[in-house]
Amino acid sequence: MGRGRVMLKRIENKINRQVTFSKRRSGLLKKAHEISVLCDADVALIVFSTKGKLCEYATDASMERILERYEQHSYTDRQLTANNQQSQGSWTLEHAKLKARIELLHKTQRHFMGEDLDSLSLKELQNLEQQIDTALRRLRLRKNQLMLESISDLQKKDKALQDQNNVLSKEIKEKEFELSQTPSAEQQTHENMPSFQLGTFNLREMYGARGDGEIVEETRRESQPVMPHWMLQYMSQ
Amino acid sequence: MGRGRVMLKRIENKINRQVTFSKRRSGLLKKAHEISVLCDADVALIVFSTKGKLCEYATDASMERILERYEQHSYTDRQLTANNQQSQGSWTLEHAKLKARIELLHKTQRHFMGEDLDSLSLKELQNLEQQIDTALRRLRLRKNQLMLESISDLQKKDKALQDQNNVLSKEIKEKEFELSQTPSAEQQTHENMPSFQLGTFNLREMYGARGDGEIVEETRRESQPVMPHWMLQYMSQ
DNA sequence: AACTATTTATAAGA
DNA sequence: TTCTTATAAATAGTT
Repeated sequence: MGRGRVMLKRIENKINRQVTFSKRRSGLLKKAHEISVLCDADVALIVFSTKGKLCEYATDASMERILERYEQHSYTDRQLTANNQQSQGSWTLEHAKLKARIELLHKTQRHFMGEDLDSLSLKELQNLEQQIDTALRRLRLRKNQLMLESISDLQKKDKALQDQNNVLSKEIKEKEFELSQTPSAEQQTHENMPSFQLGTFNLREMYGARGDGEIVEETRRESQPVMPHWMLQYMSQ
Repeated sequence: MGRGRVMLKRIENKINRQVTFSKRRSGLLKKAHEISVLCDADVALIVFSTKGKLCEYATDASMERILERYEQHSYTDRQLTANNQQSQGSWTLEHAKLKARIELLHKTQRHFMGEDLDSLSLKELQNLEQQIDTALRRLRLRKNQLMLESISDLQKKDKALQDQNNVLSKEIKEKEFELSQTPSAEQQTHENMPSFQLGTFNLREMYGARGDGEIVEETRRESQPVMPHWMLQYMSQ
């Protein structure tokens, strides 16, 4: 619905994607609300944009209640195992402990996300920095590994397709030859045969890179060559 | 969209409502999937029909992960409302939830520390990388701020000490002069008076830098000049 | 489930 | 972001 038909495929242009997101988000919310009212259904809808911005809708029963209801449908196992443990125990204490632990974890997590840093001393910051730095290095190592695997797979696939292509081409030539020996038939062309794009592939799409060209910070300034020479950076890490 | 305009109001005819629900539900799911693919968004959709039948959609990151992510956004609210509910009981459920949350936080934390990365997809790694990168930038900003404050304080202190030093020196000179007018007394020296090292201070010690000389990565290769000109880098951040 | 006449949603352009 | 408009899609009512 719109001036052009649209393929169900990630929109590569960043601006376009953002605009479409905005429009469709409101459309989706509207529809969610409509089915909720018209059909008396409980609906919960959570949408995170690429940038991580949250947008939610929930029937008046409230998100909280719907998610609880949902969890009751799917997390029955957890409840059962927990039920067995409850027989003994000073519940209140246990409960308080768990909560304290959660709070602590949550605080640490905020620190790891670069939030709430005012409560840290210089030395603590220094330690945290080193930790995060290490994490980033490990993460990039792993990412590199995954990417290389992907590339390897794709290259195999590429090879297979090329082979197949060759076989097909040969077959066609033979057919053409046979036809040329039979003057009554018209010369056939094969314009409608799909052509394979071999030897190149779209890395951005493969890896879900964002449209602004950022894959890793270090490459942001340069334009991307067709072959991923920037991966060399990762190989040495 | 249909043969007649429709009022946004519960459909009273039961059959009609059921049919419309079925149609619109598939429409809604389709739209949710479309925005997810087209705009690279994470979507979670939960629908309960009037009869309580559950129907769900979630972007490939899986429902569980999206809900986790959602809960992290609205964590504080949830905890408060949860506190209010606990009086009525369902302790077991509450307890199980707390445990699940702790587990989740642990897992996330490991990810932030660059551990247990094998369970993440390339896209998730990409997101995490960006998050960590942002965190690191924020952290360094804060660290820089603290350092600059420290420097400012120390410079003030330095100034004060210098002034005091001058005053003391002057006093001593006066005393010496007086003594020189009184030949009976011996000439006094003040070898044991502590001397102030002014105009220079040890930054490494002040800031708890590690022994390997790393304060920030960028300065690792250069030897440190006495005055911290490298801080100019931070000032422009 | 299908079929359409209509209403809606929305892609593209400004 | 918001508006406009041509067009694609969704769907209400019907078979």
